[in-house]
Amino acid sequence: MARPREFDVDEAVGKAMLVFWEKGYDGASLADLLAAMGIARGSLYKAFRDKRSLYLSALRHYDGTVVADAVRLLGDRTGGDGARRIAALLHTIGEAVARREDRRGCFLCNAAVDRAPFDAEVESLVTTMMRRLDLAFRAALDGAAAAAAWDAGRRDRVAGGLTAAYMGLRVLAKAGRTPGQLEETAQAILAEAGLAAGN
Amino acid sequence: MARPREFDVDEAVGKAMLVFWEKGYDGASLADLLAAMGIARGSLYKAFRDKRSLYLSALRHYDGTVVADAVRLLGDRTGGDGARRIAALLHTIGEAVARREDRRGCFLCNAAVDRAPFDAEVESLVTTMMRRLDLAFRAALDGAAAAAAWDAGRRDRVAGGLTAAYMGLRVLAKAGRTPGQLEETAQAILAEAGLAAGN
DNA sequence: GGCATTAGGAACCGATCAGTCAAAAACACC
DNA sequence: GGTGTTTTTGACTGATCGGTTCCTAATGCC
Repeated sequence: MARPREFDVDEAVGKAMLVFWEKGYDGASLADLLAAMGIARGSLYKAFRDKRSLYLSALRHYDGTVVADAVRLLGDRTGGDGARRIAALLHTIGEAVARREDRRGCFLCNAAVDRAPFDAEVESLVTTMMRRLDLAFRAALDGAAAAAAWDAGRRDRVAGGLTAAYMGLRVLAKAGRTPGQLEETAQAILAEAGLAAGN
Repeated sequence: MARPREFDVDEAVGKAMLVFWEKGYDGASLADLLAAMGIARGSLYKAFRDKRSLYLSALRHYDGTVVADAVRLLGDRTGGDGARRIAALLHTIGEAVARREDRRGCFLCNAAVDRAPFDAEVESLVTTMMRRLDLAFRAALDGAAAAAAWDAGRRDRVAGGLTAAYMGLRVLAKAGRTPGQLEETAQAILAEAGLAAGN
């Protein structure tokens, strides 16, 4: 009936996500995005409405890949005790810095800081994604021996504190903290939460 | 000997700081800055070298005012026990949201996320300022009854965890968390750190 | 092979960007 | 009051921004 699209939309969104992730919304120019996506201007505006819509798609893509992986890691009972799974997630932050991915940080965190205040839809998406992370921490606590005796309220509160600490660590990572310092702080957070290295 | 400058440089930097704080580096156009500062284009380029230099001045101004106030709050022994001073600082985050200043968040945190990765001088400044905050938390712990029995290492680690949690709370504030939720999470963090509401 | 429909691509658009410059204006000194 | 020095001002510059337009290419259906 009509000419078929020559590129894979989801793949293109993935490429765009990396650009927005690294450079931010304003910092990512159409030229940057098109070069990374390997398509022409007209194709982008045909497939996505405009830059903002593409950004929202990229954010949802992050939710469906990176955030989903983190949630899966926290909820995966084959990964050992819940406390150990939480420690594993915090550990990935320092590792990302060591692997020189520190410049990007966390796309969700970046979006919260630089777009959410100006775009209600971004704010709504960010809120939802953070809530998902919150619930994943909560689920991990439900599978943690150290938290077995805690009541539901305490688990909720600690999960909230862990979400805050996680975001904070990602900010500190961007601020030049070394992997070693990040790891140390992560351990301190776990210890404070009563989840210390019980592996 | 020559025509005197008609505006106060420090005051102008203060106005510029508010614009950068609210809109970010890219989001703050020269037009925005000039309107807020009440000066003309040429005057800005005469007094400051360029936009980036003005941004760095604004960041230093933030250090000298807002960060200095927070450090003073944490170190002020007339503010009660150290734990209480820490609680007071965390409490200001939710209060800022309640006062509708939530859109701005924390300039230091914003700078870490959106400029530090691309500007070594910004990164250096941000690192220094965060280190100052870290030390202030540490000093507050030194004046906290609950931490009296802790060794130096533990105080350092808990201070690091508090800095991370503080940054995380400021990110969550931008992500749409309500003042009540922020307050609850702040309490959870204090409880986890063993500094619970001992006022 | 024609036809309808959609993708692709490049030229183009006005707006806005950060930054420059030259002339006018305001002071200190003599 | 003249002179030298610095600030002020707004017009101007070239580059880049996101977005549009229009023509061509590629397909399915008849």
